[in-house]
Amino acid sequence: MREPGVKVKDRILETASRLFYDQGYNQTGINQIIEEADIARASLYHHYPSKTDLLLAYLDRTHELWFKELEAFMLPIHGPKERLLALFDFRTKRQLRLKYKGCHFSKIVAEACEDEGVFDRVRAHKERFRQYIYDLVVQADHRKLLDNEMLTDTLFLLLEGGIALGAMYRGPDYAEKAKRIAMSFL
Amino acid sequence: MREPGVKVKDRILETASRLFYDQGYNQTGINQIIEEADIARASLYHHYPSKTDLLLAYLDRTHELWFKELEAFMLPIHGPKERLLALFDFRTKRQLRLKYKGCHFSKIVAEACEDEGVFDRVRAHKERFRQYIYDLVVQADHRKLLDNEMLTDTLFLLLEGGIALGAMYRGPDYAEKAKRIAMSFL
DNA sequence: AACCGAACAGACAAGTCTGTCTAGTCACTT
DNA sequence: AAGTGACTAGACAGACTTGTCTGTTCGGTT
Repeated sequence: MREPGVKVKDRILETASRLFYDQGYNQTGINQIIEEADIARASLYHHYPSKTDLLLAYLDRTHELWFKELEAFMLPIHGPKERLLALFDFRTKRQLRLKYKGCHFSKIVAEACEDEGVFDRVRAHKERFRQYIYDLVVQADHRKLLDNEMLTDTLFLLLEGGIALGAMYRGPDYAEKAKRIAMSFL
Repeated sequence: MREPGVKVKDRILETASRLFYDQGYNQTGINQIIEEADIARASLYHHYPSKTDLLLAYLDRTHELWFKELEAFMLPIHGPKERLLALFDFRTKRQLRLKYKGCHFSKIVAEACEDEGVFDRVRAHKERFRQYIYDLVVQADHRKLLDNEMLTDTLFLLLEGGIALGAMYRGPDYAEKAKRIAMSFL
């Protein structure tokens, strides 16, 4: 194998990811993935035995890319307080690029997929994000209006609320408001 | 007409509403609605010319019931501050009953329905809820850590974030945390 | 030279989807 | 008595769904 099976398998996952997010998982058919990825039907089922497997791979890939993007975004920003505020910018910027369709993970949960593997991945993603916030909070010498745990949850809730409302209003307004609110007790 | 066409039409909408929320709009077929509502196919299309019409009726009905329920919940609670905190209890209690499947409106938006009528209704619902919060905030003599607009947005964001996270974790934890956080600057 | 994994094209199964249409029943109104 | 609106049952169209299966090609390894 010249390139070890990478190209086709990746093209499948990239195409599926784009369609799952833009159109929704249930509204995306195998046929459309095959056509847009320009691969053969059997190739898809060779790499991903079922549509559910493809969904789980989508969640894993999104999780990885998400944190990779976050790390890259955080690189030039120094200081825990600055970084906490940058979290809002990160998500706002990302949502602008994604046309305010909301969080990948909450979207999948909202589609009423009862697969336990899906929930596990969604929870793992959010839990890791909360931990990321917490680690910054303990480093920051904030105003101590709230203890570390509570400040973490406040920021977490503001971030998630801002994205959720952004998806409904199709705009950055509430994510930006959330940031201004966060600034006032950091 | 003995009962003016009410029974069948309502049974359709009730059944559709339950299924749309529990299973998702796209995963609910006309056939299932017909079967579970125990009505004839032509009756459904007589009252709702298309599935989209049924969806819009579902959103309207949910909006109405939502605020009716809220009013009933608020009836025994006096004082604006108490009522602001009761908003958290209202949504937590409701989500418990709904098995933490999240906000009806954000769920529909997450299913990638591009109909403008859907967005209009979602925004109208959320806007009215924010206004409801605002009206209580101006009455409350809060600690003025934040001005009225900002306090409104904070509570709004905490509420929406709590429900969104509740749907992903399938539990009341973050909605309850959101309430405790709200108490600290009311 | 034989084999194998990865890719291709495309037919096929068995079921689902929304929406239309026919045909007929019943209760109420004019 | 004729007509109307709400309802029933169920056939039908045409498209789409996921997944299987056959058969072929090609590059690389043993």
